[in-house]
Amino acid sequence: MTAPTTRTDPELARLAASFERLFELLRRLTPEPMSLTSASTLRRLDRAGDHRLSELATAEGVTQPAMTQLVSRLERDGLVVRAGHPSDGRVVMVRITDAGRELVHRRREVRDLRLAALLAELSPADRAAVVAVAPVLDHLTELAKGA
Amino acid sequence: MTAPTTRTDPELARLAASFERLFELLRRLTPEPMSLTSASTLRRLDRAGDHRLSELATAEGVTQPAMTQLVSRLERDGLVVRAGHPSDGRVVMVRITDAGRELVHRRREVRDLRLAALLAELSPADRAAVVAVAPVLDHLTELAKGA
DNA sequence: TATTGTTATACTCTATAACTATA
DNA sequence: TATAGTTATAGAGTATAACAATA
Repeated sequence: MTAPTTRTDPELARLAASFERLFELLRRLTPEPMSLTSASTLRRLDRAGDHRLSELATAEGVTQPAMTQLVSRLERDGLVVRAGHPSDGRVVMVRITDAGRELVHRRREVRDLRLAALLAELSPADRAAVVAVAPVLDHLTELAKGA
Repeated sequence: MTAPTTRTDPELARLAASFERLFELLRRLTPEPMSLTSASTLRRLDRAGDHRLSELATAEGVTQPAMTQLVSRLERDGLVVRAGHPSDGRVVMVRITDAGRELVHRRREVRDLRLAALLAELSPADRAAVVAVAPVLDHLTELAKGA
């Protein structure tokens, strides 16, 4: 018998466990049940403008048929519209509507307010530490994209 | 026209956006696609032992029928077993199997290794800042439970 | 009668395979 | 022939309503 395969650094395991709990917290912090992909797609359209349907599928990591259905549901709910492409008849351009934008902004606002309420209960020093670590977390997520 | 309703502190919005991206990162960091509820349920059974089916439903925030089905799928896949209750014939106790435990541990190990690889690319100061913030994040998630 | 769990039904969300329309 | 998108089909995962078994 050999030692257990990979023994990860306990400091790392501690951080990973903290992240795991934070993950659960964030999962419950945003209101109005909506799939992660739906919410992410709407945010993308709000942030970066119109996209081809196939671009959305690739960006969100789902198949083209899955995105076809997602866009159909969003369109049925009045959150996006399908528009043709001027020079290529095969292409479907997806555009967010005013209602879609409002939904994105409202969800973000509620989430921010809830997070603010939690942060308000931390000590000033702890709050400062969390706020200060934001750029580092961004760096971490940027690194992950490259990997 | 009045000003936009609630204007949240930009520092807070920044942190919330960082958390949002971290959420996406963590979601993609763990291997073998498995629903958040399935993974969370298995982790709970691994960590805190046997549970009644109804306890699991409440703890995971899903309905009893949804948990009935989830447990059935986990049982079919050999990750949990249903056991009777010694003194109350209505109760179904759910127990994780060795295979279920192995799955939980393997997923955690892979996630830790991937996280370690990312952290290794940070500067020592940034890495220290992230590690140092772990207890504060735990405090934050504890506060959320009370709310 | 109340509690615990399951079954019935319906909808979202995802995948793979087959198809249509345009280039 | 290749590309963009849809339709067909199947399964996971969720809900509410109705039911069965036990307390």
